[in-house]
Amino acid sequence: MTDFVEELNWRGMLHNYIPGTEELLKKEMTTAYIGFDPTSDSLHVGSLAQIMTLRHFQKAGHKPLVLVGGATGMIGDPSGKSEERNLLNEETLAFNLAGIRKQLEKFLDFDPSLPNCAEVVNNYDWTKDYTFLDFIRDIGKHITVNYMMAKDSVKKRINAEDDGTNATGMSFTEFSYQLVQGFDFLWLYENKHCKLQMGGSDQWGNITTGTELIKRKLSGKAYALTTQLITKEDGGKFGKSEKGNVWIDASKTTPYEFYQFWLKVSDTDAKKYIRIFTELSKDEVEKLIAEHELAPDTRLLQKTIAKEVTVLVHSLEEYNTAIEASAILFGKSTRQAIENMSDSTIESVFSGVPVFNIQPAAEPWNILDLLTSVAPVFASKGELRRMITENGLSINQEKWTKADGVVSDSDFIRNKYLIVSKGKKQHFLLKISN
RNA sequence: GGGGAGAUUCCAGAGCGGCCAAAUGGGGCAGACUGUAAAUCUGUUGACGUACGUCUUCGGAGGUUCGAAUCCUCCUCUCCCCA
Repeated sequence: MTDFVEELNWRGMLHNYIPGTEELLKKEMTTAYIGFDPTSDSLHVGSLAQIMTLRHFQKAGHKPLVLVGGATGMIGDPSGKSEERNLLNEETLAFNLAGIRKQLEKFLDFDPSLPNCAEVVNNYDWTKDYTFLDFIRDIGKHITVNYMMAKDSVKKRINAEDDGTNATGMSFTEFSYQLVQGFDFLWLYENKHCKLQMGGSDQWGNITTGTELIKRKLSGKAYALTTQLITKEDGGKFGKSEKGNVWIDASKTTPYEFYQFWLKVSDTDAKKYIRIFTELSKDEVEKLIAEHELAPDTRLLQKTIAKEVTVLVHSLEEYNTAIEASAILFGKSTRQAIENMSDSTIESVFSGVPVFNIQPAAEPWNILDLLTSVAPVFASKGELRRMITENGLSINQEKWTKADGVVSDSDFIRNKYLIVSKGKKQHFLLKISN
């Protein structure tokens, strides 16, 4: 059985915790929860760090609760936001919750025969019938506005002018958020014996409102533990690719794209991510880093992370296909190599890249029409021309330089497939369907 | 309820009657160098046409003018301050 706090610590995931948390975890099997934001019907790689936290927690012999925020999702957490959030409607939320719940089941052990089996809870269940009056009398009474205003997430929005940020104001709704989240903790404390809430470091303020509430209302002792927010070397937001968020759901982000996302991570980030997103032991990690540094160009770390995470989130088969596709698209393979592949191999290898099905045509296509209207790889002809001028367009792995050229059936591999590349990293497949 | 500030192209933010498809910065995309890394440099970033050019854009609707993102009127929304 591993020591949870120590485990997070060496992995560089630990941010802060209330004194006594470590002792509590050593003393008894503890129940803890992490809340997930239901703003989409799928989790994305940003949530993956929290999932890993829960996995470590369960491995350490404790009981993880996953809270899907049906209620809090309706309000919107102001932490880290400089603007008021859009509210989701009930239907969307219900749909999103179902999607997320399903995904989580893959990462934790929900077997009810285990004493520390994971459970999913939805705060909508215990808030939906709670009246406003009850809430402000029984919950709001215990927390002062002064206390709530002192939270960074609130201060930041209220003192926007003083510190020169452009944050906009904050509605009462968002202001109440911490109290609603605190109420969740209170409820779980009373009903599920849950003594600990975890979350990203941006959740510290919200979590401690919960522990405070438990202390004042029940004279109980609850704990908090936060993890480091995942950062990127360049300061950008972690978890985005050219196409936006990187999702766990294969229909939103294909396993190939998912694999590529991890493979493209920078060296500096890779050293952090290998500890956060894989479950390799400390020795293995240190060995890999040392090995990577001897020959950084082999990108051993990126490959290891990509493998571990893709296999965990998708499967070994998907991972193998992703490697195969990567080898073709980024390797030196020529048109000839692809000519020799079977249709089904091509289809599976390219299953990760965007595919455009097009109709056969009597006349050859003008390249401009083909790639903007027949198969809209590019948003406009201007953009495509620019790309060609900049030497960024490749067809079937060969540079395309003629702005006004035509493409005919015979340019398609076996009269059927055409690989279009935008620069070096973005690939598309055009397929003539009969 | 009163007073003030503001709404500009992905974002921030200039422009304040013609020289504005709109400065500058950020971001994005591409190229060079590399290792599908980092850093750096270069180009590019409304649409259509190879191009001189044409068209649609500066919260919305009208108006003034040869001509408006820029002036006027009304409307909508946002923020701040005072009650």
